Amino acid sequence: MALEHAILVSLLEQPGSGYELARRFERSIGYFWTATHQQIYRVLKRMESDGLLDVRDVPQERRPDKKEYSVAGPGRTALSGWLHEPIEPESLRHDLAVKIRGAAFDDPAALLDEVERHHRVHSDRLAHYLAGELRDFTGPGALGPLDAGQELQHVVLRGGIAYERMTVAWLDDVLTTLHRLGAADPRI
Amino acid sequence: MALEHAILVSLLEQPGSGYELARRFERSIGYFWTATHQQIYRVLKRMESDGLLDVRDVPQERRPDKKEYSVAGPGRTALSGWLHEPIEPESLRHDLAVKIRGAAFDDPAALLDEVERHHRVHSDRLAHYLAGELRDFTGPGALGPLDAGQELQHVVLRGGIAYERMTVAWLDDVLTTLHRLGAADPRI
DNA sequence: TCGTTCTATGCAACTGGTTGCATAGCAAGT
DNA sequence: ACTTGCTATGCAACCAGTTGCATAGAACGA
Repeated sequence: MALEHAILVSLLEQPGSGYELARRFERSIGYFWTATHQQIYRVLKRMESDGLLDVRDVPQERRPDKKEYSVAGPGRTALSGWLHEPIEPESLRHDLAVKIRGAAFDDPAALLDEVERHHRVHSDRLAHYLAGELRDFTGPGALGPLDAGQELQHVVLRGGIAYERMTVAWLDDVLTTLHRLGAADPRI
Repeated sequence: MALEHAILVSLLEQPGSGYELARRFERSIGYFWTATHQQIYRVLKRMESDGLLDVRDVPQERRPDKKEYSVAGPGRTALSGWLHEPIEPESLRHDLAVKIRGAAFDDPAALLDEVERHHRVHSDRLAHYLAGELRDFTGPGALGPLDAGQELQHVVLRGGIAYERMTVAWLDDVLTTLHRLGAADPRI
């Protein structure tokens, strides 16, 4: 279960509450792992009772109190153990590809709107990643010489950028193909 | 649940048994959707009892009998309905990226073997996809003018190729980064 | 004849993750 | 006063998918 490990990494980078983790999973960590707040709260509770995490009640002004989690010794050990285990290279699960092949048995042109919508989402993500890279790594106000952790964060971000760039280019290809099929189809 | 829809598409392209579907999910369809045989058998059974599929007992010589499934009318309707519904652009779940960020809290160089292994797997997949493209679409013995279904299969395959190419290039980047960090680290 | 491999199907138990709902403090606007 | 919105946490029910195991016919080689 990689969610545990993603949480360990995130809490090592910066301790925080379940709520804060959920927001990180919509941002940086979430670029390559997603989780809902319910799932996060449940896993945090289990990890704490397994001794992987420490909790601390933090009273706050102007907002409800929170529980701040941080990684305990056994949590670090567990992460280290996982890092040394091999994992399976993951396989894609790409709904849109299923749809595109399915369109052969329906009207291909009906997919145009859907593909354009996905194109916009991925273009936006790409722009967002590039802005983050500029801010943190390559821009004028960016960090100076990077430590290992920052280098690794950057190479992961470059992976996200490469993925979104590739996806946008492929969706262009899909759109061209759909238009070509539509032009050849007198129904359109 | 996209497994149902992936099965509908696959059975429309070619009727077959659960066993045959499981093998297709290791090949063409499996490039962008995976499923185990247990999951496939269970879903087939449900889809059949829901009236989406027809079954036919096929006695075979030299091997056990099989049940051949094909798409029934309501199955086609269900697929068509799904094709016209919008779906969420999917987000990545990339264990290796979690590991790479986690390596900052362990020994980055220890990841080299793992990353190289993933690199080999993705290079192999790329070669496999390219061979399939040459055989079916771009080579001398390939199909002549393509119909819409074949065009769509090709554009999905091009997506797989683009994904694997991008991944291999990114893993090169990761390896370079890990080597750089290792060289700067007196432990190595 | 015995083990292995391939085709072919399936059950049971479990895990991970989603969805829907609920609660509560506090701030800011209308 | 009322609503909206953000922070913050959680339960319960459900669903999808994995893992481990089991069965069985047939081919094939040692």
